[in-house]
Order: sequence, then structure tokens, then C-alpha cells
Amino acid sequence: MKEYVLNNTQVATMTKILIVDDDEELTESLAAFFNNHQCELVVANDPLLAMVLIEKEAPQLLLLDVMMPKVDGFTLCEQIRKKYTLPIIMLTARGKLEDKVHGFEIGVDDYLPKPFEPLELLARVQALLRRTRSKKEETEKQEHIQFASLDIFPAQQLVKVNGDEISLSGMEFHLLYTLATNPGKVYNREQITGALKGVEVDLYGRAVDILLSRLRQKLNDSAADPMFIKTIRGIGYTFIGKPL
Amino acid sequence: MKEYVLNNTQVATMTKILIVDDDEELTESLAAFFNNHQCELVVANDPLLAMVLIEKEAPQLLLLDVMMPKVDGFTLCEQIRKKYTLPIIMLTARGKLEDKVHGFEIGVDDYLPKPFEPLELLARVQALLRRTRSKKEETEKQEHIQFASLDIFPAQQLVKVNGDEISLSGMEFHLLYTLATNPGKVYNREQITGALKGVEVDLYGRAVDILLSRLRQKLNDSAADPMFIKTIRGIGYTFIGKPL
DNA sequence: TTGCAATTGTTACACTATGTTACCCAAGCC
DNA sequence: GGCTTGGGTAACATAGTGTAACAATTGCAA
Repeated sequence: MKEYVLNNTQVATMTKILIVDDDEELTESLAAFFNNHQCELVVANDPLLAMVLIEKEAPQLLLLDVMMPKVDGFTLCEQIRKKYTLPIIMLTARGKLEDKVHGFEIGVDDYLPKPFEPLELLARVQALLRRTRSKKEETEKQEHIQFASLDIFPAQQLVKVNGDEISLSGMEFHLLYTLATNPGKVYNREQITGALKGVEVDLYGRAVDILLSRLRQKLNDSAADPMFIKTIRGIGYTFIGKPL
Repeated sequence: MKEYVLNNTQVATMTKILIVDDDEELTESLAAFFNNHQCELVVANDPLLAMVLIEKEAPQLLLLDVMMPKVDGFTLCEQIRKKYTLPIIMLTARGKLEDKVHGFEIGVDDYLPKPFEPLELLARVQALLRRTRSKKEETEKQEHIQFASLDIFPAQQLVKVNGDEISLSGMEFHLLYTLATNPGKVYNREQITGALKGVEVDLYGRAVDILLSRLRQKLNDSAADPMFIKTIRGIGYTFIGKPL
């Protein structure tokens, strides 16, 4: 979304990839390799850091080792899949068929046996990102998002409820649009302020709550029995509109 | 239309896959194998048929051999990419790095060296389809968990008892959903708090019991003679609803 | 510039979801 | 039966959320 053009070279927000692997030698050399190919590689040598870093760094893709101390890669993958849909490539010395099949079943997108050529890994990463990005763009390009009684026209920043046009402020619209393009995804307050203003911090209090409250009023939605935006206590908000 | 959930992999409306490979022995055995796994495999032993069949059969995925008479797989792939975005998995005896990288560059989604296990191919096919299914198909797939008088709609976090919508708090819903997705499985209290909050420990007391008690009240279920959630003394709880 | 209106942020207080304590009862054991 | 253990749930405690009302800011027009 934030893209900067410098000297004809697109320095689009560099692709950020998280690698979870206790092999420091490997992660170090991969980091160097990926940095030379327009990718930022965030390294977690301790699997326990994985969840924290996914939340904090919001990587676009995850490289995950299977055999690690403390936590098994498969288990970690399952936990991640409960909360995130980001693409995952498993790296492993275990090339057994059952392992692979099990990996794919729990939501892995690709499976690369060690040792591998960095170039092949890069190629697979790019192929996977190509797929996940084009899908994302697919939803972003739609000029009309529709749920049960709600229509959103991004181009005109226009929203209709039951066919009646309603007037939203810029932020209200942006908030609704952000949530509605990822139904089911839970946004915390920081992510929301980040999406709305490009700033990652929200030092003060509860601007988001109030914004949301006003949005709900205009949508004729209720906090107690929501049609569109549901509160996830202790975490944030999510869009639950029923698609047509 | 019925939908079956197997190990997190939805095998719904039969998937149609096109394979382009001149090895008739291979295509024949794969066809049998895929048919046993809820996939229809359309076979083109002559690469010149590929374009025609893509148009005519509208497969959801393409398996493409590299070394074929008349037409090179790479060339064919490039031509297909000009017109279609359907996912492509390349099958090949050529395992050379440059070939793989070249393949990914021209738009291949996955690359599997021959000989391979049919099961691995199937797993990769499913993983790729999971990624590429369009938003539309996704929403059509909306699952709906149903038991005797209980309906659970995960996407909207909505529950109905005897057709009447009931209002559950976030945790109550999550708890019910967790139990109901594995009927018969006995969860102990730690597993439940783990599932609800991602934390594996529950030092303090009996939050789960109280949560469950309140959930039962709302479901109009009784602890003594449970319809949905049964207490397993000394261990935990389990869902006992009968599927429709 | 001033003034007005729309938008966004802050404060304050009511309310709700969830956790804790406490007490009672049921199940299992002697 | 009496005793012990574990579960059910009422009642209270607390932290997170909803939102009204006010304040600050922005944008625009006169």
C-alpha cells in the first residue's frame, strides 16, 4: 500500500520474510542472500519468538524449520494457522513422505528438503508470493464489495445500507473498508491506527473505539448483537458480515 | 450439497485437473489414483491438445510435463500463462537448478521431480488449490456445523438453538466451537484454556468451569443430563451432539 | 483573518465479559 | 452412613468496552 518511487526504481515496501530456524549458520547466510535479492529476512533462531515476530513484523511469508529444540515445527505451524493465513514454506532434513503429507495437511504451502539451493528457495518464495499477492489484489480491485445489506464502493468512497446511501467520514470509511476486505481477520487497535494513518503507535487512548462506535451507529449496527463488526475482547475487532 | 472435512482439507465439489504428459502409463495410473481422491483427472497425452482442453474443460489446475515430443513444456507453459492464470505444477525428470528457477520465473507454481509419490503430488495439488481458490468459491464453501438442534456459523460467530439465534460472548463461542469441531474428543481444562487463549497454563482456578456453566445456561443445556456438553469427571469436557 | 461546520480526539461514566471466591451438592470410596 | 474429591453455580471483583458529551483540530468560506 505504501509505495515509494525513487529514480525509477520501485522501493516498494521491501518484501519481509520471517525465518524460524535454530541453525544460526544457515539463517545468517540466507539473510545475506535474501538481502541481495530485495527481501528483508527477519530471523528467529528461537521458535518461541515466532508468534511474537509474526505479530510485530507482519511478514509476508514464513520459512519454518521442522526440527528445532523446544518446539516442533509442525506444532508451531498448526498454532500459527489458527490465527494467520500467511504463506508458509517448511524447510527440513526429514524428507519422508508422511512428513510432507502431514505438513501439507496442516496448512503448509511448500516443503523444501534440506540441504537446498538458496536460489531454489528464492524461486519458490517468489512463486508463492506471486500467488498470494494476486489473490489479495483480486479483492482489492473489486469496485464493489457486497455483504448482506451492505454495499461498499471503494472508488467513490460510498457506502449503502439496505440500498440507502450513508455518509461516512474519511476515517470511518477507511476503517470499514479495511475490516471488510478481510472478513474474519481480527485487527488489534494498533493495526487499525496503523492502517488508517500509517503510524504504528497509538500512545493515547481509545480513538479507535470511538471511531468504531460512531461507524456502528451510522451502519445501524449494535455492539451487543453485531451484524457487521464484532468486538473481540482483549484483542480488537473483526468483520463478520455475511457474504451475499 | 454435502461437504466433507478431512484433516482440515476440504474435499468438496469435485476438482478437475488437467495433466499434459506423453507417458501414458503414468497418466493412466495417476488418473486412477486421483479419481480415488475426489479429483477428476483429464488426460492429454499430446501436448498440442493442452490449449484446447484448458478451454473446453476449464480445469482448476494443470500438471505439466517438461520433456515431451513436439512441444517443450516450458514453451507451452509460457503460452498458457499469456492467457490463463490457472495454477501449474511442473513434473519433470530434469531436476537441474536452472530448470527449476526458469520454471518458476515463467509462472510455474510448483515443481516436482520425477519419479514422485502420487500422494505427495496430491498433497501439493491440494495445498496449491487451497491458495488459489477464489474468494467467491471460498464464500460458497462457507461451512455450517450442524447438530440436532444446534447450528454453528463460524464466519459470523453465530449460534442458533432450535432456529433461534442466541448471543454468546467471544469466549463462550470459541469454547463451543472448539468442542463441537471434535465431537467425542475429551478436552481437559488446560487444553481448553490453551485453545481459547493460546497459553498453555492455567495457574488459577476454575475459569473454564464457570465459562462452561454459563455456556450451558445459554444453550439451555443441563450439566446433569447434557444434550451437548458432557462432563467427564476427573478429566474435563466433551461434546456429544449428534450430527444431523 | 474570523467564523462556522465537520471531523477527530479526550474525558468520564455506564455497562459487559471474564475471573475469583465461596458454598453447596453429587459421585466415588471406606 | 461418613468422608473425600471434584464439579455447578451464585455472588462478587475487575478489567475491557460502549458511548455521551465535551474539546481540539481541520477545512473551508466569507
